[in-house]
Amino acid sequence: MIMIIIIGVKKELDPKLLDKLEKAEYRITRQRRAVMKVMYEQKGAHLSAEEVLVAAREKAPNLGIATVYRTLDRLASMGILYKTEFNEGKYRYELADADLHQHHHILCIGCGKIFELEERLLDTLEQQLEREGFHIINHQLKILAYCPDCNKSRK
Amino acid sequence: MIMIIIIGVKKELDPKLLDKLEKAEYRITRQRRAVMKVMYEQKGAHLSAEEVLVAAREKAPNLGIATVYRTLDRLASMGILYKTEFNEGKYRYELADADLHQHHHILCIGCGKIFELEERLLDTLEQQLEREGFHIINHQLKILAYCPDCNKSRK
DNA sequence: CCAATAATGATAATCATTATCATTATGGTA
DNA sequence: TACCATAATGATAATGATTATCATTATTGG
Ligand SMILES: [Mn+2]
Ligand SMILES: [Mn+2]
Ligand SMILES: [Zn+2]
Ligand SMILES: [Zn+2]
Repeated sequence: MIMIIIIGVKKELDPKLLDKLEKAEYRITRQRRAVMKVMYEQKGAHLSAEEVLVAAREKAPNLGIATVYRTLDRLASMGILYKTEFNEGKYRYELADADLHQHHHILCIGCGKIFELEERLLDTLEQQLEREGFHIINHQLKILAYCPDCNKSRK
Repeated sequence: MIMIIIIGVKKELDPKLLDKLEKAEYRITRQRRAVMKVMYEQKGAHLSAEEVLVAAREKAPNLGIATVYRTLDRLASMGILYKTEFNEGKYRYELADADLHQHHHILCIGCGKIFELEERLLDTLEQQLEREGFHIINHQLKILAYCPDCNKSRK
């Protein structure tokens, strides 16, 4: 079996994470806590900023969209969230996996459904997927890295 | 050697392509020809719609941005162009490789430079890249496919 | 409590993309 | 060739996502 469909599993805010954030000169405000809580509660979901806003307002009623953007982007740049673009002209955010790299996605050209995909695999992968009934049109891999120049010149 | 940096190589519009387009109930208008010409001339470049507009207006002076978008998107959906998002909130277009799948990109987190990457590789790849001086932070793979349901239900 | 600073939220501004729609170009046909 | 149906175009308005501003509020350390 290849596919991993993760459905929303409730999960409390990880105290370790909160510590980590506090150490990173990052105040745990009511608003930020609300945003993080939403991302935890909807682990596995790919949420737009607007969707996060709606959900988080239940915990922090007059939360503003600007704060949502600020919080999501900051968490993403700390590696706590993934920020991904599913060919719809906006970004979606998702709680990151515990380990380093991001898992992958299969985006159905027909219905737009998104299938979660474990990483590692890939070589024999497409054949396997075809055997399971998918019809693969294309794939895109994006590697985020520091190039040799930039890598050298950072402290 | 892994990297492939393609620099702009002049190339005429492929007559085979024009045939293909004509067969696809697609008129070869002055405007569309201008857009395609730009993409051919700048083979290897990742152009935004706006950039295509500016370049193509040299050939079709009062070309409008709407036509550029229409043309680019149509060519992309025919597989003649790639449409990719480099984490900057807009799409870029590039002449597709002759063979099926899209090549990949390494996006430097430091300077924003984009490195072209041959496909196939990938498993031992990251290690190789690290050896060559890159520092890899993350990667994202997006597979575009028909899911089993959609695949079944299309003629 | 006070001053310095960080965070917030309302709102305006920006930017990319899409929708409208009147006008123009094209291809087939009588 | 003149005519009609239809495709294509381009100016412009509309939309939608994201970012910038900035006055107000919250927090922290003294
Ligand atoms: Mn996911
Ligand atoms: Mn490329
Ligand atoms: Zn589907
Ligand atoms: Zn760099």
